[in-house]
Amino acid sequence: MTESPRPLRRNEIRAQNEALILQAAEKVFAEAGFGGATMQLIADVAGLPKANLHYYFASKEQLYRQVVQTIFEIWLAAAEAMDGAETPAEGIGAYIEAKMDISRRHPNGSKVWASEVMHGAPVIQDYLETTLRDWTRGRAALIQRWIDEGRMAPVDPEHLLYMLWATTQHYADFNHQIETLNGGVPLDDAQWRAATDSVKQMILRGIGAI
Amino acid sequence: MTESPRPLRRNEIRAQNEALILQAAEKVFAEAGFGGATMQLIADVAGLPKANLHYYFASKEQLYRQVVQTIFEIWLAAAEAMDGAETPAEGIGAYIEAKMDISRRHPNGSKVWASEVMHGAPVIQDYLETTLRDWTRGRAALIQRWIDEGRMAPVDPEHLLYMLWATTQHYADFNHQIETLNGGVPLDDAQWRAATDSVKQMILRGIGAI
DNA sequence: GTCTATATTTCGATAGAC
DNA sequence: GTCTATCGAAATATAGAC
Repeated sequence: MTESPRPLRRNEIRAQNEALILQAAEKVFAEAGFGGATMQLIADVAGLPKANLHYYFASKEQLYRQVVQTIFEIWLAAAEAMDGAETPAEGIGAYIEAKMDISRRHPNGSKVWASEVMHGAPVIQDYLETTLRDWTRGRAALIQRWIDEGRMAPVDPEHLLYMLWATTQHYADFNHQIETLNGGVPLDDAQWRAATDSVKQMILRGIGAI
Repeated sequence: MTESPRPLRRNEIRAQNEALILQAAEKVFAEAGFGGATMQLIADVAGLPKANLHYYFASKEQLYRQVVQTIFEIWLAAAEAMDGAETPAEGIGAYIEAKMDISRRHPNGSKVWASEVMHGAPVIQDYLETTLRDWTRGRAALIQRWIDEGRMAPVDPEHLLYMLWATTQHYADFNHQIETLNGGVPLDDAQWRAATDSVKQMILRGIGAI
């Protein structure tokens, strides 16, 4: 039952500890914000001495940057659900499914991202101006193509994207509020299914895709 | 042109300084978060010595609490736009208009609220459990009545409310991201009008109200 | 690579003269 | 009611033994 006690290589130790620290950092940054988070608390959550954090990450800010980058890449990967779809109902529906699933599985990452953007994106402004801008233009063009082909109503593609981001990420960023309104307990499997279906139905009908 | 130099009464001085401090605090809390904000910075923005803040507000937390309370009351007042409406298109449309207008005029308050909820609502949990819960139940019942009367599609009222909050507040909380995607400049009057119309159109069509 | 001890800075809050 | 000076606590980061 116990792990094989083979001594880990240097690289393995590093990878393992970095992952441990990043996971703890995501949680603490999400719950306390960058300013409210302390290296001591992250160290406690990770179960390591505080000095070890500075051994693996030069500064609090660098550790934070890694956390923000992670959720961003997860979202980018999810966007591929939109590509290669025949119809808007299929493509946007799959994108909503993917984003809602991420909101459930990675609420902390979403919160860290939201906090970062709300504070003016001091750390990831370059991502907004390059990767995100390119991504947005590409998907807006895809949506515009669907509109031109008469497959959906003539909505503003950019505002549709904002609605998709806002609605899906709300279930992560405001999960505490939703939980409170749900009687103090998190949404269960059936409620997440219902939430996802509600969002899909309202948005897809709202853009004339169904 | 200069102000009449009549000496202010004690109460007037207090009211004036409290307002000044609250305005500065809203800005600083929004931009830096609770943990990242410092009394020194709030004092600088307000143009007062730091000690004066502690003269008017016993602690940083109490000052913060006032800021959160303010935006919450503004939103509650806006919700009256929904009441007394004959049709869902009218009521929900007016609510969207009001919420979008608040997002434009009070982005900082919205951000402070979002940050507070994201961190588990340590300061305003009681509001969530009392006022917000009652408010939500009341409006959900109103929406359900519209559904029962056949005036709109049978959507889940709660998820519709989440969509309304998420979408409208996104234009405040993520205004920096939107500005970046808008070429680095804030939305102008026409763009805000277009955004509001887009949101109204997509949501109202999505719930079968138009 | 790990961890204790500590240097250094900065914060919230207050004392006390005016 | 205002403001300078400062206290005590807590933070980031590092030094250095192991």
